[in-house]
Amino acid sequence: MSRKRITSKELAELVGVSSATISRAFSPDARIGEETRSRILAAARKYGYQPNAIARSLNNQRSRLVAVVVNAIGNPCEAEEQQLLVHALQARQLLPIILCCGDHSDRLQLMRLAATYQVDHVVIFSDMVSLRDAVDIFPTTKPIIVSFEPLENEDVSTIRIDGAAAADEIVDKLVADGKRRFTYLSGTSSSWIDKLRRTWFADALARRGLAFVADATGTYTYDSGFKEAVPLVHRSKTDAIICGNDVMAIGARDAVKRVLGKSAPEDVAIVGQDGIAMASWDCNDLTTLSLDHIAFINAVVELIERHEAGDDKPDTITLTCSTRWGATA
Amino acid sequence: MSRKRITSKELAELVGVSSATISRAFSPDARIGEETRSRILAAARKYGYQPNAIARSLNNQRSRLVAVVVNAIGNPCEAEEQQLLVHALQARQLLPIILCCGDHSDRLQLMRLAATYQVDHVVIFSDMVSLRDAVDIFPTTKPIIVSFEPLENEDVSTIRIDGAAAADEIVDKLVADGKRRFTYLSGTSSSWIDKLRRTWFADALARRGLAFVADATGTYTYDSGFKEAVPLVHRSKTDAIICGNDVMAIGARDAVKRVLGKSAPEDVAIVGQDGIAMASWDCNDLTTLSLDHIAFINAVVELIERHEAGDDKPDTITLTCSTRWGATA
DNA sequence: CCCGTTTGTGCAAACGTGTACACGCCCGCG
DNA sequence: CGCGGGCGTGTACACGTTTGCACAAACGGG
Repeated sequence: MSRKRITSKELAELVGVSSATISRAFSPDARIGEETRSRILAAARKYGYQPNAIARSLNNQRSRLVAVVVNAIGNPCEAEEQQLLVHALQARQLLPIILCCGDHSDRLQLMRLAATYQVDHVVIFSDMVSLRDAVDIFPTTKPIIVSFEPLENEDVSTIRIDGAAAADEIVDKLVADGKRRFTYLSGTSSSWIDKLRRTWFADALARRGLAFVADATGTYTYDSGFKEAVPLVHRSKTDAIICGNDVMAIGARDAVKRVLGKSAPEDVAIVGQDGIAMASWDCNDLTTLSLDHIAFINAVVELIERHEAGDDKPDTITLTCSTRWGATA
Repeated sequence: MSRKRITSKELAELVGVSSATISRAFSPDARIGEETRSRILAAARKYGYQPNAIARSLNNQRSRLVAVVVNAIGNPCEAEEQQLLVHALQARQLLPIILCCGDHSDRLQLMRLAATYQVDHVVIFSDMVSLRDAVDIFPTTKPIIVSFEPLENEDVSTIRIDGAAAADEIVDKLVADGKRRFTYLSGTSSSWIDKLRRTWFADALARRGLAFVADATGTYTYDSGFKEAVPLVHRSKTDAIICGNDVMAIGARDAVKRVLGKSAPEDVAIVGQDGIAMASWDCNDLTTLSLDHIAFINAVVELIERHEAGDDKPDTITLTCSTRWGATA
């Protein structure tokens, strides 16, 4: 029922020690008498004292805050990863500050705001922010860039995703099934990752003397997948749509079935990317170029731990994608 | 390229003023010469100075951090709301700290950790934490409880959800369609919200002289919806399953169709709750008791703004649910 | 010309910790 | 008995801001 939070000096008064001793009682490896410590901890519990993390951060120069830059929270693929990351951070007593760099918000200003909070680590999932901006907004904490445009000369840690082999497998199967008129439904025009993903498939096609016969651009959402698929099938007579993510693939499949009255994969094969849980639901059963989200976040966490231990040497971890076969291709 | 962040005293040295003047240059309504301010801002840009928010928070007693307690990030319903809330907070220069109170993490300890950061506001979406715990972990910042068990004597702001009327509409239609053997598939046994939702439908049934013929409990996930639906249909011969959320409803529908070889809604009607975007996808087209997520978050934001303005008077906002009709009922 | 008011700036004290340093004490060894 | 050393604790400063107070200069009206 106490309105005001009690401070270490006040607790010291109550226990009859100095505030320094209070502090020592809360750091596990400090020189302090065992009896004193337990007396302090008991009093702390009684009066509801907890050390002020803001003050500690100011003193320590370590905030134990982590800025996590994402495009959106609703997007299922990102959501799965965010969930895993947040749990991993919490288990290490780190608190995540989510920066949602949607279209509406000013990305740079948002990151600058977070930077003033002296975050210990920065994890950038969004590739809407440029590497240059990231490093000069967070000059002191080297950001961890997640599958970003490779700029060799900048010394930041990155995680690369390699889907070339999986894309090759998928194209192999589709070609064997007689597909020839491939199209690519991208999720955004401005993202480097999106271009990279397309490249995996484009290369696989090129190896067989094929190329995309048409392209379309959506917004990584179900609705955009649905809408963009229609002209692709109509105009370019595509018989295989490679989608930038799973959600768009589901939208595209629905459009193919309901609006166009065709079947998948017989008339038009649909391929997704990400390997989100929803893709394997019975009603979707998507063929998708999938990423091991656990391994992915484990990699991020490993970089954070290394960083936490004071190792500033940047590193790059590469993960390869696998294929999940479903009913749509 | 500067490794260390520059401090206000150092910048003061460079400009030839005192550190107090630096501070004033950054607060819009402070007494400071216009020429001095612009000189300081120019230097700040040049040397990359930004006021340290941690130090400011310590001085101000206001951190501009908001603890957001959620059950999970992956869950689509929560994700949509989180997305809206995070955007609203960011627009007000508030930073969200997400506390993910999944099954694995120690909820209380996590909340205590966040409390040490002196968060300005607390928004509790999860009903896995008790009101008592919430108020004594955050004694100084009154939490905003989102649709929580109504404890009249505690003075916290809450947002109530009322779905009685919508449930009545839905039951009305189902009974008219000849359904009699209703079952309820809940998402968890321990949540008060879950019980409340069931009550809406139970009351509507009672008004027509009916009652649930069986109950099952899942985990708010697709898989659990899928798994739990099977015995419900088999053993209790249900012809209408009311599900605790939309994701479970989709799982239940898939089970009814694929595993049991029945059709929805002809053999078994399926009803969801939440009204997530996915529910209206063409492949789902769920009938669901839906909540206006925009209005919901607007209510939360209004409470936060009132709180931010120093108004500590607790308030309760009630929102009523509507019905979204789909192909499953 | 004088005095009251405004304007711009510096000084110093908070805010609540962590921790280096110093100091007193007790123990044990020579 | 003297002395070195470990142990437990207090004192004081630093962390980087904000802000009340003081003060000098400029200014304007009588």
